[in-house]
Amino acid sequence: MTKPKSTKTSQTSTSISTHKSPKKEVPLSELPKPTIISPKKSKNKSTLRDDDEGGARVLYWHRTDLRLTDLPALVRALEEIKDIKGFWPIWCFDPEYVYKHRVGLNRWNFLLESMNNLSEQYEKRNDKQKLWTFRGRPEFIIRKLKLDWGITHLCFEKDSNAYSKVRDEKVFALAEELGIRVISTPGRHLYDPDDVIKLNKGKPTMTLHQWQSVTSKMGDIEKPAPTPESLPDPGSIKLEDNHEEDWGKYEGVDLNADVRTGKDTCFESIIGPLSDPFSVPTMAQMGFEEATTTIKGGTIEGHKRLDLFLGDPDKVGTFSKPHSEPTSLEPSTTLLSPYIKFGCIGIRELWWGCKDVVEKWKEDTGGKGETKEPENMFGQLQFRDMYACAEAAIPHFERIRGNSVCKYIAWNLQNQYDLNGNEILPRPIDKDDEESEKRLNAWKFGKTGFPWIDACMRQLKYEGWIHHLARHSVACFLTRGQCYISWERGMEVFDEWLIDWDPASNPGNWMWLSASAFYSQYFRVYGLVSWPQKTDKTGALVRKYCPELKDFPDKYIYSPHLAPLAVQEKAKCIIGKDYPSPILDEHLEKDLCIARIKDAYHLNYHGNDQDVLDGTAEKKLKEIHEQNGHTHEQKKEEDVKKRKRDGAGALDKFVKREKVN
DNA sequence: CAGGTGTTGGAAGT
DNA sequence: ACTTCCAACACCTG
Repeated sequence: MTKPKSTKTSQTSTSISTHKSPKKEVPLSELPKPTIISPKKSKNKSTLRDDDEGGARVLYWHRTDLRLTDLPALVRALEEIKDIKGFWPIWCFDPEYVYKHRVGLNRWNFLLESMNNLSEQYEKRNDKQKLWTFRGRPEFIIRKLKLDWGITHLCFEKDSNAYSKVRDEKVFALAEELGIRVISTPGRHLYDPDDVIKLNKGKPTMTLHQWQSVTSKMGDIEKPAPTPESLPDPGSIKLEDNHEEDWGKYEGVDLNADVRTGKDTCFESIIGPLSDPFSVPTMAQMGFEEATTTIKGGTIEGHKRLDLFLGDPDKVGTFSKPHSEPTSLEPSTTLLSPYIKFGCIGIRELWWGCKDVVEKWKEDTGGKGETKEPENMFGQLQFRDMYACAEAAIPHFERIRGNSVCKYIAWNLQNQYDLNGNEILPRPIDKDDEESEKRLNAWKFGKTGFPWIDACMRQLKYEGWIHHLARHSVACFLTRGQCYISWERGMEVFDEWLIDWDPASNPGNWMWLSASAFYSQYFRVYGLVSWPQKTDKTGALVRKYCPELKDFPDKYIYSPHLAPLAVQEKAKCIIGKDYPSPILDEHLEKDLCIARIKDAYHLNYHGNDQDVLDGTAEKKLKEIHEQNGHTHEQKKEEDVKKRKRDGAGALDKFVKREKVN
C-alpha cells in the first residue's frame, strides 16, 4: 500500500444478521472476529437431543473456501468450540442453484475437482474425515442434520455479496429456530467489506484511492491463518430416515422436481450412491457433459501455481497487469483467479507471499524496475476488494435498473421488467432489434468477423478463462465501443463461461468497460485490429482459436476481410464463406457509440432514477439522439456524404464496407 | 474553481 | 519505449 500504515487498531466486526444475541468476547489470536449468533435459550429446548449437553457437534459448511490453508473461519471454529464430540466439514449442493443459474461446464468441473481435492486434504489429516457432500438446499440439510446428528454449531466463512446474504439470513433464522449456534468469520477479502463500508459511513468505495484511504485506518491485513494439523473425528454418520424417496422432499414436497434435467441422477436423494453416499457427485451424475478446459481445480494445484509465481521474485517485483500481453498463447499473468474464486488458495497467502518475496528481492537486487500500485499484484488484489465493497453496499449492483451508481445509457437489449419490477424471464427475443440480437449471438460464439474478438470469445468458451485485457477488449466491443448492447447481456455470458466468475468483480468490470460506472473516458475505444497488433503482429492466438484463418499472412491476420481475393484463396479461406465478414463497420459504429454515450452523460440519469424505472429516460434519450443526428440511419447518410466529399477512393472503400455489412 | 490525475486508447511523431 | 495531441469525463486536491 502506498499509504503509511497506521498502528494496529482493533477491527470492528459487523453482524449481518438482525438477530439480537449475546456476543461472547474471545481473547484469542490475531484472527478476524467472527459473528456469533446464539440461539435464544428459552426457546426450542424440546427440539434438542438428550445428549446435546455432553459436547459440541460441529458442521463446518464449505462454500467458496475449498482449502485448509489460511482459513480463519475453520481455525476459529476449532479454537472457539470446546469439547467437540463430532466434526463434519460439509458441502450442500443446492439443486435450485445448480439448475437455475448460468454456470458453465468448465466452472462445474473446476468446482468438483476442487471439492475432491479438499476431501483428500481432510483424509490426509484424519482418515475418518472427508468433505461430507449433500445434495439439497442448505436449510433442508441443516434441519435434517440437527435431527439426525444433533448439530450444535454451524461455522462458515462469511460472504458479503447479495446472493450469499439472502442465503445466510435464512440460515441464521433457521439456526435460531433449531437452537444451533452460528459462527460466521470473515476471510474472503483483505478486509471484511462490511467493515470497510461501515467505516466509510455506509457508502461504497468507488475508486481505488477511496478504498485505500478507508482501509489505511483499519490496521494491517491479517497474516495467513495456520493450517490445522489434526482434525476432530466426525460423530455419527447415520441418517435416521432411510426412505430414499423422502430425502429429496421436505414436508412431503419434492423440492427438486422443477429443476430436474432428465439426465441428472444427482438429486434423487440428499446423499450420493449407497456405495459412496457422501461423495462428491460426478459431472455425469449432475447431468452434465464433459468440460473442455485444461485448467485443473484444487487447493494443491492452486498452491503449485502460487509457488510457481512466488518462486520468480523478479516476476513478482515487476508484475504489471496493464503491461502483460493479452495476445500471449501461454497466460502472461498468474492464472490464480480461478483458485481465488473457489478459495483454493487464501487471499492472505497471496498478499503476504508477494510482500515477503518483494521485500527480499529488493534487498537482494536493489529492486530495479519495481512496479507500484495499482499496476502490481497488490493493486490487483485491492481492486478485487474495492469491487466487493461496492457490491456489498449497492443494491442491484448486477443490473442497470435500480442501480444507483450505474449511468443510464439507452443500450440495445436492456433487461426488461414487468409492472411489478420483476424481470421478464425467459428473455423474449427482441423482434424490433434483430440486428442487435444477431450481433450479440455473433459476439458470444466468436463469429463477428473480427478475428481478435472471435479468438478471445472462443478461448473463453473453451478454457473458461481469457486474459484480463482480452476481457476488456471484447467487453468494450460489445458495449461502448461498437455493438451498443447492454452490459447486462455481456455480463451474463461471462457469468456462464468464466471459471473465475466473481459476483462483485464481474458486474463491476462490465460497468467499467461500458463506461457506466468507475470509468468515464468512453471516447477511448480499443481498436479491433490495431490494439492486438501492438503486442503480437503474428496473430498467434487467432491462429490457434480461429484455425480457419491460420494460413493468412500476418498483414491480414486481424483483418482478413481486407485481404485481396488472391490472398484469401491462397490461405484457403474465403471471407464471407469460410469465415464471416465483419458484422459491422468498426469506425462508423465507434463514432456513433461515442456520440450517443455523450448524449447520455449530458442527461445524467442513473439506474435508480424514477425516469429510468418508468421508461421516460429511454424515450427522452432516444429523442435527443434523433435531434443530434445520432441514429444509425442519420450516421450512415452523413458517412456517405462525407466520403463523397473526400473523393472517389474513400467512396470505394465505403461501398466495400457496405457490402461487408 | 482551476488544475492534476486516473491500472490497461489511437495515431503520429521522436 | 517514450511524447504529444486528440476531445473530453469525474474525482480529488489545494
